[in-house]
Amino acid sequence: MKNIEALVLNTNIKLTSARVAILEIFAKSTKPLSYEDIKENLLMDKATFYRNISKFEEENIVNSFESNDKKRYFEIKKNAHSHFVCSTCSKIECLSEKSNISLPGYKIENVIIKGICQSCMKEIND
Amino acid sequence: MKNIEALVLNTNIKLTSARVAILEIFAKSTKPLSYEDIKENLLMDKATFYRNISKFEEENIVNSFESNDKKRYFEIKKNAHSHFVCSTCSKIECLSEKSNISLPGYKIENVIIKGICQSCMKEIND
DNA sequence: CTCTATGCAAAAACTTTGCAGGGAT
DNA sequence: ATCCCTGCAAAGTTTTTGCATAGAG
Repeated sequence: MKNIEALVLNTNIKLTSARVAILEIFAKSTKPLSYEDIKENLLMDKATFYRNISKFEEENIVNSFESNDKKRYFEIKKNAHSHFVCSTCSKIECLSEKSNISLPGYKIENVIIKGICQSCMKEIND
Repeated sequence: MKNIEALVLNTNIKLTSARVAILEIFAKSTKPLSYEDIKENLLMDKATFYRNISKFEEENIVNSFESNDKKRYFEIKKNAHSHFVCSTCSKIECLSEKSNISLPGYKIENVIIKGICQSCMKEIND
């Protein structure tokens, strides 16, 4: 709870119970989550979820990206890392290795690598 | 036209006129395109476009990724390159610099870097 | 004749919006 | 009293599917 408060420091976000609930789920998770992933654990309407997660993004405490399953995945911005998205099974993996990409004048927020994951590669080669 | 035929060599793709039309547009383009980008130039129904572009993807001659404008962007697979997607203006830029990411056991098909592009950064700093 | 491709319309999937009611300050 | 948050329902957007027809070999 203390850490949830820390997240919204220096933002225009008022902590309602819906917002705390959302942020707690994401704070606990080790990987990006879609609305579908967590809807069973949320007592709020989907509109409330989407409105709040968008606000979190505007206030720069949450990141999002589209996977190839058409869903949007969200995560709290903490240590910068990359994501691997499997175009076969749609699984998302966080990659701790930092990419050395640097683009002067740009701000890099997220790196998504699309491809075929290890287990799907194995199946293909069998 | 010769190069269009070359694209479907060693695939199960029969060249219909709809397919030639789609491939010609993508062969000419220097950047990924969504259905919306090209629908005015297509004489076919959207179902035909989507069914065919999916077939191209299955046959590995086309790549796709989701931008943050909710649309899917397609391109013909040629020289491997990365894409920068601006989360502010949704513009897509192709980056010639290759990333040095390597993941043993994985197959990397595409790298998408999300962030804020140069021109949007400029506006922010004004 | 058979098999695949196409157009049209409808459906599907995910996300957003309008509006009215509720809570907090 | 005001302002923002929320739920519900409806709408919006992009992509996919069903079905009947058309076309190629």
